[in-house]
Amino acid sequence: MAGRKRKLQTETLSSRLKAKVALLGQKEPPVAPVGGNAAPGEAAGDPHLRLGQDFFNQPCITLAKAFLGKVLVRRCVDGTELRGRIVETEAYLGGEDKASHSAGGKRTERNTAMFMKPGTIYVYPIYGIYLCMNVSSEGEGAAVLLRSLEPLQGQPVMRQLRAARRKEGSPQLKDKQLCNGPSKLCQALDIPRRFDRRDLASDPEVWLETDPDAGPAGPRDVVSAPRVGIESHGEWAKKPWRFYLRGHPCVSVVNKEAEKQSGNEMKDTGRQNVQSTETTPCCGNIV
DNA sequence: GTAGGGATGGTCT
DNA sequence: GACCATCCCTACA
Repeated sequence: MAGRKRKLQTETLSSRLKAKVALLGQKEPPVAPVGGNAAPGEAAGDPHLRLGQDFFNQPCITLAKAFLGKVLVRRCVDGTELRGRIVETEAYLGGEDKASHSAGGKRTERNTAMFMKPGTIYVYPIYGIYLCMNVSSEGEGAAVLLRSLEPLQGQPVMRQLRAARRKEGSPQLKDKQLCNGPSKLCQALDIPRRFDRRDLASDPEVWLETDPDAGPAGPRDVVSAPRVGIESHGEWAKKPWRFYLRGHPCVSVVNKEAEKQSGNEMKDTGRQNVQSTETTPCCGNIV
């Protein structure tokens, strides 16, 4: 019964995905002009804002924290730019980190990007139907998973992209629901599998910028919590290597226990992750 | 608003 | 053949 229901959903889903492909090639709702068109051989985006190779070349945990507050930009085929501020990341160190795809130095066709130069995008499929986006850092096999964004620009397009995988007639997604999860942000920004192994420092379709409007996030604004979805990895699942902006409504999973301890020195937080609901907004434009 | 169940197919052993 | 860094829907409080 449930299988039949799912099949029906999948069928409508595939036709909606086709609509999504068409959508990306067509005229999209107007968005504020930002950045500029890159000349051939020149990195896209505003050179004053775009983060280069130096930024990515830092230790995994440091980079995971440094990502918070930075802006991920996706330029579509028609020049439309989608922007989202990074509010949640996870560090996967590789090597001895048993929860990492590159644990034990294991290198496969899938995770090759994790061993490439810092700033290389690692996109992989999960649970058959979703994608997750990582960025490699300094260190052999180390990478940072991007978990959540705060939508800043192009929300109507993001909403359409996300709706392509949802049941028809579902209530419209609020802004804060567009990118509050690793696979959701890939859908909302149309990050496809082909972006795997691309260089975030030089790619013309996707890059990272500093946010000139954002103040620096101090240590007390950042919560360190255990990573999500890796319970089977024992002790490694408890490492507080998930980082998010305290009180931000776009965080996918809030951990109240970790929030109490962050700032005091986090120890063992146990399993206190809860699905994000309504938290105190720290920015005014999230509906 | 929250909790629980179930789907999905690529990747790895 | 089993696992999985997720998501969505439904039922219930």
